[in-house]
Amino acid sequence: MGQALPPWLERGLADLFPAGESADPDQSLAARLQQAAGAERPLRIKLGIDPTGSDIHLGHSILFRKLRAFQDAGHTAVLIIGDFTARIGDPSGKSATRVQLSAAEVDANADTYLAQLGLGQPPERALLDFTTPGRLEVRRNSEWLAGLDLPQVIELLATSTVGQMLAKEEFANRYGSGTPISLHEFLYPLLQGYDSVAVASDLELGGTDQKFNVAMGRDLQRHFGQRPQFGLLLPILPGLDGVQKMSKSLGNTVGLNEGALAMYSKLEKVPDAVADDYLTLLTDLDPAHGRSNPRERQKALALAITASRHGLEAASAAQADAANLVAGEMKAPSVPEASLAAIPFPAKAFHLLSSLGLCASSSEARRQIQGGGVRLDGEKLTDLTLEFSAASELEGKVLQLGKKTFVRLVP
RNA sequence: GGGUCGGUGCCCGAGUGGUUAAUGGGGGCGGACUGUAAAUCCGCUGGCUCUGCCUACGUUGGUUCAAAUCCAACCCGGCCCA
Repeated sequence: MGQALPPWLERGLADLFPAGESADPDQSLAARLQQAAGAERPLRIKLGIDPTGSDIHLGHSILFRKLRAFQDAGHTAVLIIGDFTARIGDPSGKSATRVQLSAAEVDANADTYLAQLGLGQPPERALLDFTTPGRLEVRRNSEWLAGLDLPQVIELLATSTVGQMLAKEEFANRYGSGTPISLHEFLYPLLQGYDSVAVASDLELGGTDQKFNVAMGRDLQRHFGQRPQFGLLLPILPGLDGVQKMSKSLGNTVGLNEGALAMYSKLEKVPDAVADDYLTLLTDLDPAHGRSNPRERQKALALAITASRHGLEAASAAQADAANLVAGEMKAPSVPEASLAAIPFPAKAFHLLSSLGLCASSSEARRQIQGGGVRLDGEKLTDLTLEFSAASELEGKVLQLGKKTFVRLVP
């Protein structure tokens, strides 16, 4: 008897397995949910993150949104900080062996992750529910992985074959193309799977690229005599380029830490083709919202996403500022200020640009000037040898690089 | 362990002794255009308060007037054999 899944759960789903329609709570998630409700035992929803970088971006946040939805439905989120596995590196989606991180780096990253997820922030801005008792468990997988001894590691390795490992798309591609695969990388899916055993997970969330690893969790749970978890996979969010997945290394991300203006102005430009995905996965709006007017649609989704992070007021202000910036106005109140205090005068114009951090190097700054990309109070700078003799010449003026970068010069 | 091929700028990839930061592509950044964007076209793409001076072709040393290009050792990787 196929009970329906609740809409909050189905929204944006890419894959769910097993996807049985029966009344068997091991095969049908709907049945499992019902059983849990009857027994008043919340399900344990596992989500693992590897603290390999310092910033969480919107691509990650779709998983946290779903995890939050489970929390709000009364279930227990088990957030696993992969402090141990991060040091191996997840081969998923990687075309090369990942650099191994030090324990200290991993710790620092883990802390910033939790902060970005809303630890210590007002609950309405927090991505996860950190406050309601029983709704969140944060675990580090070094708790159980760091203490494994060799016989245990061998037991894990013995559950899988080289053929099975090579069935994983990423491994297969790398093997086929002659890209090196280190043996320790085979350990990664096993350890992630063992995490499921360690926390007795009922359901694991992940991106579609996690299918192999989530399935491995089921195998290992079965091996250790546990009830296998469900796997619930969400799509990989396309990045701002609309083609490749959102990934920091591709530079097509929006970070959760970004300011309202930066966030809004990136999002209002997402390609029309991915607007559906963004609306479905990152907002609570109807995905059909504003479909007749693509431009309005972009603005609506940019506003909604920015507001979920910064509040509606800040998001609206960002929207107004963004409009001003594009119109070539630089009167927007949120133009950041840059102090001239540290600049030794006399200063050449290009030196100013690099010292203020607008350009990565003074050579780049000269090129930008040559290319006509630099304006002072709206007036294009063209003279490479232009030199300012004192800070007072510049105070209060607005320095502009390209269309998007503005800085107001202050003493 | 043996054999063999290879390691070039953000990435891919030319270049095998002699102007030149080093062809080309991708990406990125600027300019024009546009409903933002994309596409297209144009310019730039090692650093330096720069008409010049530095640093660069896995690492270290060597040969040479001169090396990314030759030699040696070492490190890393692919393939074949064991």
